[in-house]
Amino acid sequence: MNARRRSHDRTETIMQTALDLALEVGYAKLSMEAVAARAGVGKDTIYRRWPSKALLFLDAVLSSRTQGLEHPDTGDIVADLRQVMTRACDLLGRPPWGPLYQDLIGEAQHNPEVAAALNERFIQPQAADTLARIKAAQEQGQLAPDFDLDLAFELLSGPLYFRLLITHEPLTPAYIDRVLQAVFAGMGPRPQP
Amino acid sequence: MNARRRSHDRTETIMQTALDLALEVGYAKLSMEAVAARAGVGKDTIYRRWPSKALLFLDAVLSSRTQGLEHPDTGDIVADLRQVMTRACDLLGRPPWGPLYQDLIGEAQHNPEVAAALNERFIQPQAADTLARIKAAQEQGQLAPDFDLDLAFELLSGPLYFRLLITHEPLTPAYIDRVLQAVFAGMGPRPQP
DNA sequence: AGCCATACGGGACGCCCCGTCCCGTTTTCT
DNA sequence: AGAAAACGGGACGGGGCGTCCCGTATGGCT
Repeated sequence: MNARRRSHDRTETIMQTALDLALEVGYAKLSMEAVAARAGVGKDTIYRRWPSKALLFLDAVLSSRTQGLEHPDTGDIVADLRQVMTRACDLLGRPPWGPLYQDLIGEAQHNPEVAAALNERFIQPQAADTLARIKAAQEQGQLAPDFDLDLAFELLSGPLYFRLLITHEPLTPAYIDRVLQAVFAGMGPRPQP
Repeated sequence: MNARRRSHDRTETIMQTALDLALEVGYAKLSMEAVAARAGVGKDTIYRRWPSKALLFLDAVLSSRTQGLEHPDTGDIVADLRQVMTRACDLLGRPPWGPLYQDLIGEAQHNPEVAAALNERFIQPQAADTLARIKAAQEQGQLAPDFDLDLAFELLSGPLYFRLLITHEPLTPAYIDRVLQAVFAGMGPRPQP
């Protein structure tokens, strides 16, 4: 009974220590030895819980509050999306957690287990939530019936991830507004009449 | 005189060997020892040319034909963009070079030198070329005067990179068409009259 | 309360590989 | 032909992942 408690405590301690160290030195220089030492724990105790350094890191980053990113429904679809996108960028797009999220995605590029877990535990739920909110807006008549719902999430997220991962430009509220404006107010051709 | 030639030959050989090995075992398992051995070269000879494994890999991937991605100008902006996007996806979005490009971007997440070089040598030129083509279309009256030119490249590329790096879904011509359709035909709200 | 299984901390170990150094040799330029 | 540079090969230091082992302690079971 209390065993579970103790075990859970140690699991928490290890994840928190890994997160602390990652924030200090980055994922690339994060070592299991250092985590074990600072957590006051044997390496076996870590490897009994996670099969690799990468998956420990994933757990540490994701379980560190990726909550609070659910969409509200105020009736204004653009305002609701802006709020969630802003929160997401504040959380994952800049220090302290931004670099860790970048490293996590970097690791996912050559580690299928990390890629799958990241998708399953964060990306997919987020996409589903966005999709549901947009669908509601469409049913309320705020969007055209032929609005490409499945594409919307990618059109909104893609540019943000592009800046985060490729050009490494800052994710400002102004940029979020430009993306929203483009997707929802249209960038279509308007040949002057 | 012939020294340059010989030196250049060896540089070519090393890059090609690195590329071959990377295609066989992936960047994560690529070792400088293996490159040196297969190329019949001492490790010093490699490190005399590149300061690190990561930058050798970047050179190997980028110099391996990232050409042929310039925009034509047939007068039809959407068709021209579709052609370039299709070629880019065929080249960088699937085997054999897709995984290497993914690894390169992954490495860039925790290696500022790689990130900077990737931007300078590939992303920025590509963006500039796209921007120029779109600007020409605007001046020809195919696009509205207030079309957000700077954003366009990111709106078009972002979703493709999102699929490549995050969800790892295939980059099909159909998807490219959906993105083009959304950006240029507009996804804006059309409350029924 | 006492016992046993399990988890534990700590440390040693094998393995791999990056990047540097060195040496004897070949190649190139003068 | 002779000096200077580049070269191949191999040894080396350093670091870290993941495994193994051992003596200990902690908690569940009777």
